[in-house]
Amino acid sequence: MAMDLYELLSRLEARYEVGSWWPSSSAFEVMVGAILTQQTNWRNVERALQLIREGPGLDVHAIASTPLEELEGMVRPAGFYRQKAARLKWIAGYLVEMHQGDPEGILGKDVEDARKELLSLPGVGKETADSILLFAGGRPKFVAAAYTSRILSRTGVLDSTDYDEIQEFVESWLPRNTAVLSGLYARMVVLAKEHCLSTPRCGGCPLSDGCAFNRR
DNA sequence: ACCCAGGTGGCCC
DNA sequence: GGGCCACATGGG
Repeated sequence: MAMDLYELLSRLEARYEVGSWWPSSSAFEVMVGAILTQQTNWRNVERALQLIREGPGLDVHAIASTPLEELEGMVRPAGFYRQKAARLKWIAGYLVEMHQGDPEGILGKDVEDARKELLSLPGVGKETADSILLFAGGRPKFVAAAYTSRILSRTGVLDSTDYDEIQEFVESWLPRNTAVLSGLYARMVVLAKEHCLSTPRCGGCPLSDGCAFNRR
């Protein structure tokens, strides 16, 4: 019953077409989206992003100089709006002060240095840092999100909820290639949204014969 | 009236 | 180092 990682990847690739994935046009926009989407549906993130676009714009200097209360109003639909707004403003200010407002000042560094610097920012944990490295920096990092952990364990590929363990497992078995790792992550999110895998309580979906995903 | 969403940080032992 | 908890809006 249990499949391995290669089998899972090939089934996902056969089922879903995913191009370059994260819906954004700039590195800073990826960073903003990565913060806003924490524990939040992307639909709500889009609402907040749109309010920011209509206001100061998704621009480092603009965000850095937007009054906090104003930013909170735009972030509100994405939830946790007080902390998210404060963190976004802090990060924008940091980029202005330390890197002339250019995210490349971080992303252009050696991967591990860039990761450490991202992790030092408020509101940036492992998953957010790796999302930014992968989708804004084009670095071959696997993002071990809640969805990926669920899918890996329910398909019998890897039973773990430990971030580092999941990431190391995937990165050690697959080529360290940005397109492969971003494609896998993106397809897992699409799968999760389509199936009961998106809920923590669903049991047998990927393991049952009736599950669409299991039927090739 | 629940439960859930592409987590993080702070506090406790 | 692990186990809780607050953070908050919008949808099913």
